[in-house]
Amino acid sequence: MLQPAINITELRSHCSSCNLRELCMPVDLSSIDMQRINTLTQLKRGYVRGDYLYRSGDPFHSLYAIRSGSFKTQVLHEDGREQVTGFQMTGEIIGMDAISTDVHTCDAIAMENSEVCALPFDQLETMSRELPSLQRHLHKIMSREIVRDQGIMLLLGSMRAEERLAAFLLNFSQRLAARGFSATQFQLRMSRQEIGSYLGLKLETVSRAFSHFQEAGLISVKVRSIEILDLPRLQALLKSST
Amino acid sequence: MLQPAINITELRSHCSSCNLRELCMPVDLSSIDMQRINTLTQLKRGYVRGDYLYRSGDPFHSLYAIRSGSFKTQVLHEDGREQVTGFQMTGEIIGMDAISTDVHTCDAIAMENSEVCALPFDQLETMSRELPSLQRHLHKIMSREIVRDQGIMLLLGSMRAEERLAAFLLNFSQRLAARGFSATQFQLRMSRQEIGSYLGLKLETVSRAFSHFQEAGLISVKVRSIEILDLPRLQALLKSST
DNA sequence: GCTGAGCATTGATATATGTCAAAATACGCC
DNA sequence: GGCGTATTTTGACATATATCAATGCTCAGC
Repeated sequence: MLQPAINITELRSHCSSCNLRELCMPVDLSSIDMQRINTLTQLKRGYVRGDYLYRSGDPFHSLYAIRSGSFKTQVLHEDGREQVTGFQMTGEIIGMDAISTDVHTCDAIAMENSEVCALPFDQLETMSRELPSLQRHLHKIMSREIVRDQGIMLLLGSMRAEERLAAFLLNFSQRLAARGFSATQFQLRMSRQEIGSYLGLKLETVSRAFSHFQEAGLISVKVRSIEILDLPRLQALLKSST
Repeated sequence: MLQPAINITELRSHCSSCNLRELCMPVDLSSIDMQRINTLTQLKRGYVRGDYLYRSGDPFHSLYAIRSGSFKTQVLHEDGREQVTGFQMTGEIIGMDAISTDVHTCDAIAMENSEVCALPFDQLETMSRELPSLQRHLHKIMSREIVRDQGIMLLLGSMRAEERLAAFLLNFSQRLAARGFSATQFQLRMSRQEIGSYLGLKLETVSRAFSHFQEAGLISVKVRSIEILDLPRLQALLKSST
């Protein structure tokens, strides 16, 4: 659990052939530019559940594009309290918190067997000076993270427990759908405890909210297997503050 | 209240002579580079309390450096709930949420008479392709915003009411001190309601927490005039989760 | 197929914060 | 400088969520 990444492998796959390309890289690059970007992402690493991708305090070198699997990020308080700040899945890019001070300010931990592309940030900066569309893409990714965080602030600051869980489920569903998976049937990779930490709730409250949604016919819950039965009503839960 | 900026003035002051330069611009520019940056920030605008700098939904053109005064940013929920996401002061840069979609995703409202420099974002991108230190600075500013947001998520997700208020006061104090103002005596520009929205609390809870801090001898409160009397104990409130 | 160690669920109760209401105070405007 | 409105404070009470505790489920490992 406290060990760093165990199986380090340097794979030969490239962005140009990566099926996630449209998720993490700009789409309008010429093939010559694409080849240059390939040189950026040659370093790939594998992680198993519980491995740290980076820890708070680690020096910053790279952003990481998640190629497969998923991670959680968490910030730690001095007194030991921790808060999950996000669950990241395939195609998402993490590590941007560290640009500010050249030191990571949160932990990133694999939720399952996962693989990432390390994107050395100084190379990313150099290259984005020459490729405006890469530059623009990088800015958009960082901005998207800011917008995402604002959404979570809204959730934590002004929603009740069941609204928070509904928002969480809908967000998850939508991101899975964007990756070609079912929007209505999925497996959660995280515990009630982790969901609670992310949503600012205790695990029992999360569990009760799941049970209540099930009783109301909104979803079917079998521990970590979720099926959304009534998407419109789940969405309505968010829009009306009843 | 619903009117846009009223007094639009084009001032002739430049970054090179701006006393906030070290807050919003990189420090290691040559005088030639500095002249180029001057061309970027010629447009300045004045706002009075209640003016919108931008609104959610507005098209994105510029980031804004706050030259004097202060602003609040807030996000709106479909059902009308709103949440203050930050109070920005002199030297801080806002509007980065809009880069992602070219549309602003929150409102920015002047808290007092204020002046901003508009930084047209396409020019900022062009110029940062040629000036690595400007590029790096821009990235750091965006990353800093991400880190700030994570801190608020921690606050909203895992702190109790009085811890939140202590964190708010200490953050305010520190930012004022960084600008050469007193760290222990200051005027709040925002209502209890706005503080509550920012901290995920009701205004009555904020008011009670203020009163309680005063009874405990931590601070002296006279409505919006605050004096911090016992900084160490206020800080201790945050570190121990008692 | 059994066993044990986490997880998850559920119930009873406690508590922090929200809600509603009234009084006090501050502040802008004429 | 006084009036009216908005803001703040304070109190009594309501309630959502936390806490504590017990039971049940699941799944990995033998």
